Amino acid sequence: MRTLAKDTVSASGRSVTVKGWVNSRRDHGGLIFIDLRDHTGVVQLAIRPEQSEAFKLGEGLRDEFVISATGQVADRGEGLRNPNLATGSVEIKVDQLEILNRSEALPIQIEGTAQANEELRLKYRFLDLRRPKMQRMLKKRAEYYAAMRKYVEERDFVEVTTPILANSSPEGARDFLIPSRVHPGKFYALPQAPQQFKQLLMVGGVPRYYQLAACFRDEDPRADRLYGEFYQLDLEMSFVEDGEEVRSTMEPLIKQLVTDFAGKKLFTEDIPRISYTEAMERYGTDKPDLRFGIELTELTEELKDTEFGVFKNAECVKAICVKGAGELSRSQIDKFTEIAKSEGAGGLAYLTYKDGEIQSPIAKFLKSGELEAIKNKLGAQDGDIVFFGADKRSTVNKVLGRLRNEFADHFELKDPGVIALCWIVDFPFYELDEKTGKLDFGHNPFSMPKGGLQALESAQTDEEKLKIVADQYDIVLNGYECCSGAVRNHNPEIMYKAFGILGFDKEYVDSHFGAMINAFKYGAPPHAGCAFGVDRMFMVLMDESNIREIVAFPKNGSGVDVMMQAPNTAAIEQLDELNLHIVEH
RNA sequence: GGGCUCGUAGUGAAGAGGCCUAUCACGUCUCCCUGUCACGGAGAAGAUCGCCGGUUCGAAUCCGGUCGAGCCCGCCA
Repeated sequence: MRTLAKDTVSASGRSVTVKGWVNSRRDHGGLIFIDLRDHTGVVQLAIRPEQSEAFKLGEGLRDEFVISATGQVADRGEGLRNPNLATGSVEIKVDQLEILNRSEALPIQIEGTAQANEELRLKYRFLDLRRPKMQRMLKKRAEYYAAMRKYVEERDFVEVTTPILANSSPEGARDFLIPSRVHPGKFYALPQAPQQFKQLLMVGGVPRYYQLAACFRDEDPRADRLYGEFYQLDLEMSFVEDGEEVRSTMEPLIKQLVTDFAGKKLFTEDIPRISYTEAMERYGTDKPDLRFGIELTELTEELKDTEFGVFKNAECVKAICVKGAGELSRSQIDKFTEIAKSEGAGGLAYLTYKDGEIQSPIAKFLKSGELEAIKNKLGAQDGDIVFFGADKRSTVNKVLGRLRNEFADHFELKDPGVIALCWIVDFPFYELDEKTGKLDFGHNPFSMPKGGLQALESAQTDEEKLKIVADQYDIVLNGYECCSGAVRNHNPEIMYKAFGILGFDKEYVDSHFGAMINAFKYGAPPHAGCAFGVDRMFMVLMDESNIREIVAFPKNGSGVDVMMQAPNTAAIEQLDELNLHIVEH
């Protein structure tokens, strides 16, 4: 097939047939120009009255008509070339024209300056996808998939597809359930991830597995999280007992995607490994954006004897110093205060450093020695503002971590040409559920606690148990979690013990994870792996802030496909066959 | 489930109690135009201002509700 941008210029002098969409029509009365568009670009057709049939058809052309045109590719001649167009040195002098299909007036403009809102773009996604930007995205995404496949296949990973009709996962997100026709009253579930299958592949003797796997979770979406379904580059390696082996295996791929594929700079060539605890303390989050500083600074000790009640009564006091924030207006600070409150803060205390003095509603409550300690520890200078968090440690980290990001946005500290990578490692194996006050698994029950059985057995108090870490790791790109993995627990004894600490007995484990625990009893090799959220990572690489921009047919924020009108009601016959009936509430 | 923001011709925006008989740009339609390239020129059509109710002499504008969208919290092995 002849493409417009690629093949037309080189065909100068010859007669060609081109096909595409009418991008725009300029009718001069006695001469008609058509910009014909395909996925490669645009070329100009010139239609003259001498070709009376073609001219007559040309007068009736409208935007987005699909046409076929035959004619000679000719140099445009001096003064008529368009340097803004890749094919601007030539045009096609049309002899024959055929309308392959017509188009109604468009509900959204494809080439316009104003872009329709997202709801309409999704409803008319087939038109939206004709936009050059979307065409480039689809093409680039295919290259992205190909690069990942090439990388893992060169390293002897074997692609295996795992079932889509699977079982409900007792842990984790809400499942999509599929009623079984053959087994009335029973359900399949769409897999939230191929987690158990890939571990069973390890037991099954597959040395290295990978899959670009569809994953399904019925949880509310976000700007960086699709509703319902998404893809993972899922992989697992047997005979691996140290997560570092997985990290170092995959790290070159990520670097290569950042530099060669996305054309961005790495913030640091060496990718730091930061423990979960350190990340929470320094950045207030387990997915820090490292392109900028503004680290959280501990002040609890310095302020332990303060008379300022808010600080005095708090479990933890920390602060961030924002350079140049002195120029913030009162209403802007109020906005950040609202954000702090939305994360659970009671308010937002701050000290403004200006003209060698401190201006602040709270300065009068603090002793000069305390003010001095704050200034020194944060390195505050004229023009800066120090913002405080004083509360439970988890709340302080959450609030200041969020503000850190908000200030970086406000002061444009996030360089779009740079990607900062880090591995967050050593996630807590257990964590405290703040609502129930009980211990629960930190991330998932499949990870190996560092120290194995002995670590579990020697931990007596909750405090000790909370100190157990899993060999579990995330990779973070510019503040987005893009990959998560772990060394798995392949030992039934340790598995029972890990659940036992939470009060779940052997029967519970057997009934909920029967297939896996059973398999582990027959010579399971140690194994470890990870899964990349490929949609989200592509979004970050493409410098988009909304994940729906890089997906062909995403659902909207309510989980609705506004183009296909899914979900939808089912015919009564279908429901009968599935032994379902709908109960109105 | 909760919070914040938004909803005005086909599209994107303006209008923030009376100046609104709702403005502009793009698009659409008709006519003119042989070198444009976001062609140009002349003209036209197109909006119960998301929906329901209230306040007011008077509501696109204020208030309440409702529906829908976006972002965030909850949730996300």
